[in-house]
Amino acid sequence: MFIHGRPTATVGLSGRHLQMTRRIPPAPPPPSRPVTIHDVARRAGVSTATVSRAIGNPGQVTEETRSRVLAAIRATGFTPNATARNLRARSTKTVLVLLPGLGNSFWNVIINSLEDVLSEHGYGVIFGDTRNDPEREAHYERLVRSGQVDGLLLFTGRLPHPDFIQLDRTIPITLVSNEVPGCPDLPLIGIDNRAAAAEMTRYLIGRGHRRIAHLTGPHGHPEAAERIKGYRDALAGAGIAHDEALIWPGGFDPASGRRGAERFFALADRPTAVFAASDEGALGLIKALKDRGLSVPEDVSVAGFDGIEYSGIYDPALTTVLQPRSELGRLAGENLVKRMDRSAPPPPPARTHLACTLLIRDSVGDGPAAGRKGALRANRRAAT
Amino acid sequence: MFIHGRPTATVGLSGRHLQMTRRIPPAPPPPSRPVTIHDVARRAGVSTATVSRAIGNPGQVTEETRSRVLAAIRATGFTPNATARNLRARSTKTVLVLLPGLGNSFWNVIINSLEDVLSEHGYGVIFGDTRNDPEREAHYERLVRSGQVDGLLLFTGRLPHPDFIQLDRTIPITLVSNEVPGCPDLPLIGIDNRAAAAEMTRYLIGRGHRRIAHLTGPHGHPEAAERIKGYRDALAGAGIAHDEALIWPGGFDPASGRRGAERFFALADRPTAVFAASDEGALGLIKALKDRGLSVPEDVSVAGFDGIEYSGIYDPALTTVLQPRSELGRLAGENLVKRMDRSAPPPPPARTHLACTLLIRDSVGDGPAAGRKGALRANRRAAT
DNA sequence: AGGATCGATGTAATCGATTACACGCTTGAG
DNA sequence: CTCAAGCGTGTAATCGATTACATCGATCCT
Repeated sequence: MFIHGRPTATVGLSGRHLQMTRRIPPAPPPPSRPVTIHDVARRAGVSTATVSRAIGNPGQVTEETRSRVLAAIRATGFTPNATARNLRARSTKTVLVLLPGLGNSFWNVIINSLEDVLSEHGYGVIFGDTRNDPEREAHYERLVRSGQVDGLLLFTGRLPHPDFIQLDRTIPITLVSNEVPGCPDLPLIGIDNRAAAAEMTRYLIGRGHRRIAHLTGPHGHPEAAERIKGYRDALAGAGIAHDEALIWPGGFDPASGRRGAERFFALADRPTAVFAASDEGALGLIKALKDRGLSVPEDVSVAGFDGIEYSGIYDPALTTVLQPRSELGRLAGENLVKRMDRSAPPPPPARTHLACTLLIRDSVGDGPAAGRKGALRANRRAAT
Repeated sequence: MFIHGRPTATVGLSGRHLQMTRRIPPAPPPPSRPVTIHDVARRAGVSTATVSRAIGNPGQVTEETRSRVLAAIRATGFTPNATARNLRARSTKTVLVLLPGLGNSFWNVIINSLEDVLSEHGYGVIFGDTRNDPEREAHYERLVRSGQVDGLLLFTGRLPHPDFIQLDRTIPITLVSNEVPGCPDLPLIGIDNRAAAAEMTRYLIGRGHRRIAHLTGPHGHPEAAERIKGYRDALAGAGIAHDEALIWPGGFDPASGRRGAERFFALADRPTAVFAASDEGALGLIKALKDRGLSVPEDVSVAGFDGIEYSGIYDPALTTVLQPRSELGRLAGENLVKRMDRSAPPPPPARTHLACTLLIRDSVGDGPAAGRKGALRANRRAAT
């Protein structure tokens, strides 16, 4: 791969011309002070209280004054200042969603269903990208502590600060996907990583694989740790000896898949299948294997985890664990909404673990033990 | 592909137990009213004004009172209420970034560099996902009109409302990537789509292709339209007759690539190369071609546009147009920061068009005219 | 008819911070 | 010794909306 670069064009200039033509009319209305409720009140010949009521409590004002106020609002182009309103209401009707990285397509569906639920209940949503960077986390902590949001959805699996948890007394926090160490009494909506990983591993065993490697997620990541456990559960359940050399430290990115491939080629006794803890890792791994002349699934089988969109258009289409992302988002949103409702008593902080489904596609083939009695038995067990 | 589903587990119950143990201590401090500047003032034995000054204008208070105030702040755990502060300051030091869809990995790099620049200048960033849905757009319009943000970065190429532009007199707006129809005097940071598309098309011609199809972006999308123009420019420049049957309506998603493949197979006189207006479309197209038994680039060449991460780990690695995403984000951020600075005169609303680079990888092979004199000439021209 | 009631509206307090202005004390110059 | 300047601090206005309470008529009941 090389970069074939040629500057096609650089900076346009048309703006300068436009700017000059725009300066000629001597500033129609000057940087006009934004229109407030007082302007509307004056114009409609009522008090500000009446204007406020006409907007928020129709029924408390005559139909006649109301229409007069609405006309004044339309004429002036008034929009209530949300900051003032929030100050008075001590609430912003806004939820902050903290993610470890916004650009990842894994969030796509979750974000959408999340937003649907929250906006249905009248909440706005803003997203924050922490990149697991303490400075960034501190920035968002300030956003929360300073009362800018009414609730917090935490996807990151980490808190900016050990004391952050005390916020739970200020605003509700709901964890999504990731446990946060040391916070057992925050509600969590996640998946059953261990069971899902075990199921995929059993599927691989059922296809006749006996030497199965696991490309893990990031070190210290709670979900990744659960997936490792599930992988081990399944191996142990099938009576397959554990081989530490088949556990490859990875991450949730394609580069970690490439590193996994290096491990693969370095082994004398290579695995016949690799179960990756993320689709991104799996795809990076497949690419690296193919680059070295192997084919998937003929030479090696590879399975992933997550079910991102790209895994379906890869060649081969990736066999993977499909996370119920839409439901995850919906439940997380509903949970938070309930806890933000100050009128009702808060529901108990339950931990919800959703089931995943296997998405069998084309990246896993039969292993050396396929067709044997043991394989069939394992297969049947996996499909129960 | 079929779904091999088995409910591994459903809902955990540990929460109920936790809840019960948690209820026993009789609510240590009741839902304590958040601590305000008055609490700090009282504790430090000074006025609220002094507290405020101790925080914001050190130097205006004695070192001794200052430390006393800081001690009181630490003791009470005080964090200034940002809503009140914003109300008074008539500014929130926050920027809203509106995207047509957050989950797309194309935004990854842009978002990061954007955030870096803005936070360097003391601005927070919040993201909004419009999905090109008028209702959602209206929601964010309210956010802007109600003074919740100081500036707006618009990636969506559309305005919620024709009058939205008047906001330009309220808060600065900077367009990124996409022109908005009818808004010639908003500054824009984008790329030179036409030149880049022409360059890629010339590269295909240079590799000996003569029948080149173009899988377009979404109908009506300004950048996609420019890319079509560039494609046509290059064909015309090489004296290749235009064939309307080779322009396939697409989108920025893999599904549109599949539809493109259907067009491909429906043609009697098939193209030898396809230039897609997006990587996502290109990948979807390749997958569909391979599913029908063709190989890329041996049977057909495919080129993309954007340079998303996945294009590099695909098999074959995609030859594509690399957008300078990091620079795009940085310039957009800097432009907006300058315009939000009320002390300096606003810079003229220029339109900046950055150059892209070709990323030559493995998805384009030689066409039937390769090696011929004309091909060489075209090739040389493309590489100038 | 007189007083209670109710409905529509205005007045003013309030949310929590910032900041213009006033005040009092210290200090230095004349 | 007096007055101005300067510094540190407090008082109160302010940002823009919401809302408790007061007010004023009109209506209704006995």
